[in-house]
Amino acid sequence: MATTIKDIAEYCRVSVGTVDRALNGRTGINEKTKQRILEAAQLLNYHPNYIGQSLARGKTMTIGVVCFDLYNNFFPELIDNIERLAKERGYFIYLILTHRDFRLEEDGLKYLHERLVDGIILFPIGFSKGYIEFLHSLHIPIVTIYNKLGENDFPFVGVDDRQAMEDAVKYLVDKGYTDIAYLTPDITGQEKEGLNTYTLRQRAQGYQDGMRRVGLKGIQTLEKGSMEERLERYLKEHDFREKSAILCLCDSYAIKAMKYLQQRGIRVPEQIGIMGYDDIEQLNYVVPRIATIKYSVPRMGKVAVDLLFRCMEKEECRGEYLLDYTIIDGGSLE
Amino acid sequence: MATTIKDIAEYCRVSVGTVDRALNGRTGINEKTKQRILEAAQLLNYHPNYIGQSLARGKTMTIGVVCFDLYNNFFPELIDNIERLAKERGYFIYLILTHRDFRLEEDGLKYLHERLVDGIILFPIGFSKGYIEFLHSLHIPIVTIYNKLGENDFPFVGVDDRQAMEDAVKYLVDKGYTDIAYLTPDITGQEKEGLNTYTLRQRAQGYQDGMRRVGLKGIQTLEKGSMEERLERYLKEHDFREKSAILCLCDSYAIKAMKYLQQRGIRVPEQIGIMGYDDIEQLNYVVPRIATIKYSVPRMGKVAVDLLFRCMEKEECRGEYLLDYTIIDGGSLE
DNA sequence: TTGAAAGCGTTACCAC
DNA sequence: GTGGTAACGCTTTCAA
Repeated sequence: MATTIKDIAEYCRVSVGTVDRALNGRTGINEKTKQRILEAAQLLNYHPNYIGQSLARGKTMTIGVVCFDLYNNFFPELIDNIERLAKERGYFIYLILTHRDFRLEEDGLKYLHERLVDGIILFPIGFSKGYIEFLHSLHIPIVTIYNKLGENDFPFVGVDDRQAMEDAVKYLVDKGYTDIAYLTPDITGQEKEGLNTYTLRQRAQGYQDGMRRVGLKGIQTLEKGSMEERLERYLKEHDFREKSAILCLCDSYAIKAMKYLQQRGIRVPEQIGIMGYDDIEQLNYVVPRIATIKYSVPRMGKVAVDLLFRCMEKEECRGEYLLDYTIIDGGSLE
Repeated sequence: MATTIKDIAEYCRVSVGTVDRALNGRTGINEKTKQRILEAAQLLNYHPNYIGQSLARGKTMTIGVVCFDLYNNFFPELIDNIERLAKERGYFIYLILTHRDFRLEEDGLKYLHERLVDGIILFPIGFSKGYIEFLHSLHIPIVTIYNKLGENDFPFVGVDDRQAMEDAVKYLVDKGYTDIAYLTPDITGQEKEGLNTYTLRQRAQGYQDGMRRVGLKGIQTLEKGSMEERLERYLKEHDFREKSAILCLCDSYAIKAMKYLQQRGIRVPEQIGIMGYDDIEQLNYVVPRIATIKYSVPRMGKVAVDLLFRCMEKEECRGEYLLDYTIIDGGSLE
């Protein structure tokens, strides 16, 4: 159906090798025959067949992106950037969503392997020893993002979440808060399910370190039960004599928590302060604006893509690449 | 490096044809040799090479998704569904974002063609005759979504936006609104830039049809200038003696408009009603909740994918597939 | 400067 | 049931 180099070769009465030389700007070809071939290609509406090329060259010019989902809009923004940067280098993106299902993640990675992608950007949900071995066994350059895997087994791009949360605690203390609780998903529960909780742990650790550093004793980690139960328990134990705040794992948690508190008639920030993490777009629609920690998602995409391409060129490639962050104040604190 | 069927053939002292029969469950093979081969495959850690398969079979088991961007979170949700459904059928997704740049769209489609994708789901931004011809020339099954292209040139999945907006006007009138304006991007301006404005036009048409149908004369289409200028002009011309509402092209417009009006000290819904379209998630974070028109995005994804696969099986495939919608009330109307 | 042929990994057809 | 081989479209190497 479609025109091939063989068609061009016959049309021009040359060999396919010569056609290849013309088409790919290789040396060792007469300028006139080259022009003749290029014109014929145009005339016959030739388009290279990437499958053939891939097979012959052993490169697919494709990278796989394996991600939880697209609902937290941190991911779409990141993928948007990754796609753009990869395209600039002539690479295509296979998008695989795992929905935090370990089976889907492993299957997806196997398929990427079979399809011979040249590299993978992975938001890992697995974390076991066996899983890491499996990843190594693929022999494909992998850059991890968001969650870390093992001990520098794969290059990692992220934020120093521990330090950021520690800074957040200090920030709250500077504002006069002396009673600071931390709202997080059930970390140990998720680990029992075999999920990677690297980021979750880092952030929780940062909270605890921060509390210790500033000399506050009342570490309160709201971790078990539904969001409502956790906040209910919190409210029961509080008379708000001290200046109180809830530091949240991420903005979407912060938004939900604030909504719930407001419905219960608690005023933010007058009775309680709220602080999130990530600076997601939804914050713009919430009143009061929630204080948060911001980092550059486009920059994260760029670092990840640059890193992956470096890995694809050289053999060896490791290390942690941590981005800057800044604290953003908001009406949710006073 | 990796094990091939040839390796297995040598290991088992059979031909590659036999290995192929075993691996792909084809008939005409002795059960015992089959088992022997399967075990060897396992032992040698064989994984099929999709590039080789694609070349031989003439199918890549890949579909391309060409979309504006991922910022309006209608798209991520849709793509999430498309990815899941395609995966269930063993297909992979090439994701291409065009950022509403016509060049990027055309390039992306060319590349998908060279990579021999089996089908394309396209959110088109082009609309010219030449563009449609170009799409036909690719000889790839294409399903359009969001924007329509030509006159039934390609199957289309969407919502009957015209009817929905007409219904929205009726809905407002039933609520007692007699002064209804319509807020939209600059349609003719976008067309001059060569952009596809099918959906924009349908919705604006629905507004006008609705106004006529209910016998309201005051058609006010707020279309030119920045959002602020448009609303400023609107406010200048209004004394709010009549019960007034602004119907908006989409929710993100509605949110922005409401924010601006609120900042200007106008009360929603007391002084003016607001209504949007799409039921995006951000509506949950806005006070008051904005009335809107809702349709099922997962269903849209399913219809599109099913349709594409039908197109990929048969030769011929056209038609319009319109989804149901419902009007959702909200505190932005009284 | 050009041609011929092997090779990439798989499928499919035709003999045996 | 099985083996051999051409074919898919392209790249690359070796000879001429």
